[in-house]
Amino acid sequence: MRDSGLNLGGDTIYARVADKLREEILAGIFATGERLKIAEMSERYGVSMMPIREALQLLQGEGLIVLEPNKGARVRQIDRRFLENMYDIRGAIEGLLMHKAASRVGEGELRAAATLNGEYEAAARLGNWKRALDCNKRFHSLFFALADNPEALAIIDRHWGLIDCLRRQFGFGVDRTAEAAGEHRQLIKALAEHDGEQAARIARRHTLAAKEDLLARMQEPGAARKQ
Amino acid sequence: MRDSGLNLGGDTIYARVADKLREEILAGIFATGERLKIAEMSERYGVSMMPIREALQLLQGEGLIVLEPNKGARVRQIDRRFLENMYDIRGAIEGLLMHKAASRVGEGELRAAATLNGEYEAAARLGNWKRALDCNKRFHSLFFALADNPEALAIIDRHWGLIDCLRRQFGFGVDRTAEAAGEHRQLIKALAEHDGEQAARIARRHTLAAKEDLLARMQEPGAARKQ
DNA sequence: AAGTGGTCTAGACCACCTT
DNA sequence: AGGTGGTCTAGACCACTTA
Repeated sequence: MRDSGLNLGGDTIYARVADKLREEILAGIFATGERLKIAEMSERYGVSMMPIREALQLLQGEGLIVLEPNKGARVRQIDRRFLENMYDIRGAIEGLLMHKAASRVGEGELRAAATLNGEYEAAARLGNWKRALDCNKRFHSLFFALADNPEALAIIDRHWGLIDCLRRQFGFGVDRTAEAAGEHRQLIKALAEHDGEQAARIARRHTLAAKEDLLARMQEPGAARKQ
Repeated sequence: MRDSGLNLGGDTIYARVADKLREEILAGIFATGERLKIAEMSERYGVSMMPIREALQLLQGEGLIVLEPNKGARVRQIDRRFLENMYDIRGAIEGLLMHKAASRVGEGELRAAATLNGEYEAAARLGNWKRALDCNKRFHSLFFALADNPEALAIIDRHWGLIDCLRRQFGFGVDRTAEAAGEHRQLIKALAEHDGEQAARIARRHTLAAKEDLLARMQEPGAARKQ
């Protein structure tokens, strides 16, 4: 069994398989609830079965598939409820992180955040989503780092990749990005005042609004994919 | 390579290896930061290397070990900060779940919860920790089920096992259990009034108090294990 | 430059489901 | 009983580290 285009660019084979599979699942190539057969995928990707299994376990951790012992893997249904659950979790964790960040934030971070938020707004206005998503992530990461909770960060990271992938498919409205930038400014203000409760509240609301926006866009008639 | 006492009682080999390893790590058999060598454990448990790897990945999901590609596994340091992080995450997620539960709770759950809380208090007063922990879990699970968010539940479950394990080592003070029962009553009240914000706040505070109690007990001179 | 140890392969084994 | 497909084994391969 020789190479198949999957061999370059990643760290380990199972990580690359996981990346590819995640992309394909979110792109809707597999029907929800569809059984993912290891032998089949082993041939499809040109690797043996063990790396496939490890990739599947990774994706199970992300919530994308369901794995039952001796039964195999099924694609988790990516429906409205699933996305709501993901966003709700993200909101709760972001609230926690921002709460923690409030008591540790300094001038440097606040200034950097303000700059990033400006770049975010500009990129979004120009329709440069890739750059906007990147600025947004860096904005949030600035404060996440302060919370010093790698376990929580791992949860956020897992969900972030998934949601980024969907955002890239559906985009977001310019009005929503303007709104988001405003929420970012509120967040900066609360953090500057070291008001953890308020920062957490804003972060939760911010996530909630993002959730509503994505759901609305996915339900639009011309959406890239039926929910 | 023949059997080694690990063969009976579980579902798959890697699940059994994970159970055993988790127990041993929390019991302090491995030094924190210690490198876990796959070949060594393969011999130790009498199974080949792949199931060991899968068990390690499982434990990584639980936050107990750190796994680096091509570098192997290390035991995560079970120190004060680690526990704080775990409890903080749990608090955030429980807050979310209780918030959701508040809008869906009915008479039946409220009554059942009050009963369970009574049993919890009684068991704790008698020093029957195993039973107390069980009642406590069932109390919380009653409301968690209402939130209808299996992804969040999975996070809670992962952490619960870990914390239960530590609680079993260190116990908790009778005064803390009385306090906890009181917090449970506050929670029931908030839920009965369908006040999601308040329920979330109480849940977060409840988790915070539990965290403080465990940390205090672990720091006592006669604690079962040095932190 | 060799050694250590993590990762991957091929195929055997075995659980579960269908006939 | 036979088939399908998930799980495990033994060992080759290869990345990373020591000297």
